[in-house]
Formats: sequence, C-alpha cells, structure tokens
Amino acid sequence: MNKANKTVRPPAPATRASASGSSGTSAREREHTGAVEERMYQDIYDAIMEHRLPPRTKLTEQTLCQIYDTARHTVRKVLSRLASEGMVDLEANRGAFIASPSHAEVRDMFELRNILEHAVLEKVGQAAGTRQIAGLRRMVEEERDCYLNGDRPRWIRLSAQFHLALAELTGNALLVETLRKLVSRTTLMIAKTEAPGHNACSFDEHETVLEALEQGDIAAAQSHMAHHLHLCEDRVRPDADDQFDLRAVLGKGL
Amino acid sequence: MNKANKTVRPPAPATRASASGSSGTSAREREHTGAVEERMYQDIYDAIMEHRLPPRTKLTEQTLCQIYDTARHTVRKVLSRLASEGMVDLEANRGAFIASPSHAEVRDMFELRNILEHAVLEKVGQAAGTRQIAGLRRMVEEERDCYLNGDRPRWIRLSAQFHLALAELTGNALLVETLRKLVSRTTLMIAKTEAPGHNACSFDEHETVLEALEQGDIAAAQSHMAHHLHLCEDRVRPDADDQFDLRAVLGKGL
DNA sequence: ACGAGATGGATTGCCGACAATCCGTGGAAC
DNA sequence: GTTCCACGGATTGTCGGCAATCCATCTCGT
Repeated sequence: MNKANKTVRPPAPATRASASGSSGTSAREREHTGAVEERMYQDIYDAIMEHRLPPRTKLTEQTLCQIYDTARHTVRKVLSRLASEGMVDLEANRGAFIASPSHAEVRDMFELRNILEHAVLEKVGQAAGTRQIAGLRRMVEEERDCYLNGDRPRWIRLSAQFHLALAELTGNALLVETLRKLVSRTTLMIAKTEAPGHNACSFDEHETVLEALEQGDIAAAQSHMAHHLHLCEDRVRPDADDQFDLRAVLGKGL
Repeated sequence: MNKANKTVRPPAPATRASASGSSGTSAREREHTGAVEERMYQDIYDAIMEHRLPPRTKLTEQTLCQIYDTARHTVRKVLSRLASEGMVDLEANRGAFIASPSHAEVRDMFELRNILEHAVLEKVGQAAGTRQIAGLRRMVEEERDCYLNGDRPRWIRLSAQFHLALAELTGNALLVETLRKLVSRTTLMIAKTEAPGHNACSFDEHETVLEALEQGDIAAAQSHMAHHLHLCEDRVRPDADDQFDLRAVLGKGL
C-alpha cells in the first residue's frame, strides 16, 4: 500500500530549483514556470499511458498554451521532451502528434523489452529476496483489484509498474530508465482489452512469472515473461484514427 | 573501404526539409537554419567522441553562437538534444557541460552494454552470415591500421563502430540506436590509452570476438565480449578537469 | 460535374530583447 | 590576515512578435 499508490512516473530531469517566473500577464499570481512545465508533462504523459490520448492525436501548441496559461516556449519544451522519449512524433512545420509506431518499430520494441527483462530476471533471480518478491506479489494483487473494480487507468499503470518494480531490484538505475521508456512506448500502443469474452488479462501472466521466480526457476520465469510479452504484442491495436478534444481530456478543472 | 569510411553518426532526426532561413544579419548568404543545427550537433558530437572535448568542459551558449553565426535559440536546441542523449549535462541557470558520469553510472552503463551486446551475439550468431563477418573483419583491420598510423580520432570512431556494425546485423533499428547512445556515453569516458607500455588495445579484443563468432561458438564470443567490456570499464579515467578553448576545438576554419 | 490552381486563415519556426540568476571581484569589519 | 557581505559583469531563462509554411476552401476552366 505504500509504493503501489505512487503512479508510474518518469524521474524529474535534474533541474535544481526552477526559475521564479513572474511578470504575469494574467491577473492572479502565476505559478512557477518550472512547475507548470512539469505538470503539463505529467498530465500528457499520464493521458497517453491511460489511453485517453490515442496515437495520432494532434497536440496543438496554442491549445496547450490556453489550457495551462503559459507561453508557447514552455509548451515547446514539453513537446520536445516527450518527443525525445518517443512518446510523440514531431513533424516539421506540421506539429506534434501522439506517437504511432510502425509495425516494424513495435516488433523491435518488444524484442528489446524481452532482451532487457530476460536479463532482469537473470540478475534478480540470483539475488532472490523473499521480501522483495512479497512486495511484487502485493502489487499484482492490487492490479487484480483495480481490474475487477473497473479502475482502468490505475490498472494500466500498475501493469506497467510491475515490470519496472522488477527491474528496480537489479539496482541498475539506467536499466530501469531505459526500460521505463520502452514500457511507456509499448503501453501507448496496446489496444483496450475491453472486448467481452477476452482471454485472461495480464495480471495472471505477471503472477505466473512471480511464481516461477519464487521457486527459483529462472529459466521458467524468463519463458513466462517472453510469452507474456508476446501476448502483449498481439494486443497492439491495428489502427484507430479518431481525433479527441484536448481540453476535455487534459483540462480537468479549467 | 566502403562503409568504414563513414563516421559513426547518429541518424538525423526526422525533419522533412528544413526551413529556409533568410532575413540575414550577416552580409553573406546565410546557410539554412536546420543545416547549421545539424552541423553544430555533429561537430560537438564528434569532438566529444574523439576526446577533443573532455568531460566537464563548459559549452557556453554565446561562444557557440559566434562560432556558428546563429541565434541562441538554435544553440539551445542542439544542447537540449545532446542532453537528452546523455552526452552533456544541463544544470539550471549554470549552463551545459560535457557529461561526466559518476562511478555508479559508469558501472550501470557497462552492465547494460553487456546485456545488449550479449543478446546481439546470441541473435547474430544464429544467423551467421559469412559475408557479414568478412565485413566486420575488414573493419577491425582498418581499426588496426589507424592505430598503427597514429590516426587516433578515426581509430576511436572505428572502435565504436565495430560494436554498432555488429548490432546492425540483428536488423533491430531500435536496438542499434539504444546501443549507439550507450557506446557514445561510454566512449566519452574512456581514458586516452596512450600511456607507454600499455597492454594490448581494443582491436585485438574485437578480433577475438570475431574469431569465436566465425567458429560458431556463441558462448565463447559472448565471454570474450564481456571480458572486452570489462577492460574498457577499467580504462575509464578517474578524473581530469582542465578547461578547453571551444573556438580552437570546434571552429576549424573560422 | 470534376480537377487544377489561387487565396486566406491557422499553425509552426525563428529571432531579438528583457528579466532573473549566478559567479568572481573588491572592500570593509573583526 | 582572514572572513563575510555587497556590487557588477556575464550567462542563462523567458517572452512577445514576425516570417515561413501548411491546410482547407473557393474559384475558374475544361
């Protein structure tokens, strides 16, 4: 209940204190520029992760300026940062769009994920901490609860967090960060598995991996993980191009 | 002699045509903005890779503006891009510095490299193309030539390119790109092995990997690669904080 | 009726100027 | 002689405006 409450969020870039930002054009006190930037980034990031902003959605600069009451400069920095992480595509003179990887890219992403997570299990399996595995198990249980309760956004986030929590046990921060970007980019593409009569959802697969890990059978855990990733890849939506209203999705209280 | 002549360069970001850029402040025709940006990026990137710009060197915005005769906006974009790849560190209100990873980060980087290159050999070893291996062998030979001829810059680049050429055989572009960033960040840190009486240099180790690969002994190749990476990690310089003149290093003909 | 070309609105890219912050220098007090 | 504080130059962060580009619509010719 401690860690699982925190959302899956990328680490803040190493800015030290952020600027002060005054000289407001609006009447009321303006929030610090760095804070707006961070909030906007998180909002968009979360919205993408939770499939409220599907691939190919256009992120118009001026619209974001209005929503967050900030200058275009700030918006551009956020979009640029999201682009560098592969979450959005920047097309010259056309604007920013939620990323929509090609079929080949999806294949590459999952192959790379499998390589990394295979290595994670290899390393974690050796230094198998009973205590850590218990934490993972609790996380999977919460995952199941969210799914059964219909809390889709949180369920999706926990599904991603499971893989990251596993990777964190390696103690390799760079590995975690690399995997985080990959998980984000793949999560972005996974179709909504809301179809009725759909086969078992991912927390079962997560549990299978954990059980093999508990029994010290690393090879089995790796095999289950590979199977899980393969299923995830099959859940990638073929296509779906609607346009969504940014204001309705992002501007919660404005 | 065909491919090895090309330098190890990151792929250009997907800009389509680049802008026109006129309204020059200078007398002579101004080069397209996108082109300046790309040139500046490549120059700095190469300079870092070849150790002409050692870690902790400060990259002052105005100096770069003068060298490339461009606006600060452009400089900032380049620095931001380099920062997103981990080549430079951006400190708020203090500026941009060539990255200088901590000891822990170096350890993580090499561990991750080993994971990826291990997987590369696994996959390449199965689909062992005699033709491709011949290309790699030629590359290692050129590497040796450059070292013996004293062409340090090119030797360093070829050393990095070897690993990337190997990864390209997997056909996974994302894997190549991920490894490229890692190789760049590690190359940045490797001390100048110019010390007299120094033990054998890396092209020998590259050759050892290739030989094992030729004989179809994947496990041996992986073992040699792991050993090679371990040696590279030991070559990381402990420290060295001098300041260098940007103009002398980057501004070749200005 | 259909397609090619022109036009206007909207959006992104670029630049110079101003404000905020940091760092080195100089001076005064102890 | 040393330490603390204030000041000024230099550097980075932010903003608004203008130019270039793109897209949708309308018009005109066949």
